[in-house]
Amino acid sequence: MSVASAASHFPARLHIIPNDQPKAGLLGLFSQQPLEMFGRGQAVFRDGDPAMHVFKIVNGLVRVAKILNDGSRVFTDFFYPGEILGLAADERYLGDAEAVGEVQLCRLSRNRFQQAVDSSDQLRPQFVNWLCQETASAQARMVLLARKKAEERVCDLLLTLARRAGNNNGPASEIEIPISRIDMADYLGLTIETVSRTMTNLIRRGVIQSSARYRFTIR
Amino acid sequence: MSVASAASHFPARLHIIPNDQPKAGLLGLFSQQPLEMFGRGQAVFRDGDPAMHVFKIVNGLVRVAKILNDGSRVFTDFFYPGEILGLAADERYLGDAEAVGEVQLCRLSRNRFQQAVDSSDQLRPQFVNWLCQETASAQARMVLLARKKAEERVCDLLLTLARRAGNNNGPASEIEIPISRIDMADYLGLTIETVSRTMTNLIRRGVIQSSARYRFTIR
DNA sequence: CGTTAACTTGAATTTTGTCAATGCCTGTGG
DNA sequence: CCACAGGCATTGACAAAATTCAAGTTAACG
Repeated sequence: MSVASAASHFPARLHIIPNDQPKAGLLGLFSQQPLEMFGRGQAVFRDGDPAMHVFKIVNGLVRVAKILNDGSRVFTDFFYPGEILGLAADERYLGDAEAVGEVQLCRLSRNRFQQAVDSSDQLRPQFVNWLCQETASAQARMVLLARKKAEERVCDLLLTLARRAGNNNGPASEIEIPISRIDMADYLGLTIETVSRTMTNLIRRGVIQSSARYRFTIR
Repeated sequence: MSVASAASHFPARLHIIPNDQPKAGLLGLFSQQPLEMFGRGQAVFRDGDPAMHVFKIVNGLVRVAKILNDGSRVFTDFFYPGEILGLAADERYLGDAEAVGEVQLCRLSRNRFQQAVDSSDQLRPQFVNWLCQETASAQARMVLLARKKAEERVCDLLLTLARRAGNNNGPASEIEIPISRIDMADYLGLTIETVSRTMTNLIRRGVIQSSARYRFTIR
């Protein structure tokens, strides 16, 4: 299987480029907000908390997870810089949001956010557009979880991260992947062992190279 | 494993009760629309089609699927009577929507729908609320696909359908399940054989009983 | 440096998928 | 009314994939 064929069947998120013009409107709402820092593993919000704020990710990576009864975890999504976290929450947040590494973000009260969106004919469609993109992303994950094999899942994740890292000129060749095996496993619906074996295999076959921990080159 | 423990960790959809008061507003928009009929397997819309309409399901069951390159299918969601289909589509529909059995629905142009939503302070939050429920439903499916075993998946589906069938007084004991094994498999991320074996097993163990094809009693 | 957490690797086991054969409704046309 | 075709479902034997359990390594950090 080629790496390319493992890529998602769905359009990549279109809002990962920092100065994405059509999205500037919504992101602009955060421009007066102070920057907040979150350390590795720190919670931005918890599953079921009253959804009081929305968050613009400025730097770093945030993961959103559902915890199951048996204690296992499923990541429902990752959020990248330039994206808005906490949108698809009506009364309460859906899942735990945690900083993967060091994260910088801006917070905006939901009231103010909704008010701004509701009163602007320009912002409203953008808001809907973001929600739809979250849905599209969720669908892509369902396909991945329902039908893809371990190797496809891992490649899919690597490519997604590479695409995001190579901000605007295509996938970067060498990328920083600050995600532990556990996180990858919980995102991909696999065990750490399976992820580890798959990575080893990809390296052995020369599909990817590992220069340092968390640093890879994709062919 | 008990059937109950296989139930979703997330709140059931709250909008499956026909006369759900808080939702009346949005559903009311369809009141002047003519009823359309769709036969078993007929497409309501196709993946990638321009999203010109939204649909209120009046009767029957609609499935939404993504088709993969290799031809296999993944159902991203089912839509029940009293629900609105096609909401989470910005420019184009996300997935193929098909009638499972005979389906009756009303159609409303997206323009009119958006206009009504945009201009009503009452409707707007309902609209957002529906979108968020779709997201919640998507998350529940991710958990199911990522971590649950075949038997849990099947029980989860049966309970969801039972809950929906027993309109307001709890799960019905005997329910009509008009869904083929193929559909179940594509919804659950399994093969027909695995679904079949699991069903046989549940019947053998007395967890469910089968009175006729597509008719079951759950203990 | 030594401790700890993260990662890798191997072997055995479980779960699910695949392939192939068969059975069972349902509806159609003789 | 019966025979039969075609789709769906079941079942079995086997293969493949992933999980589990159990050691080991490696790397990061105080």
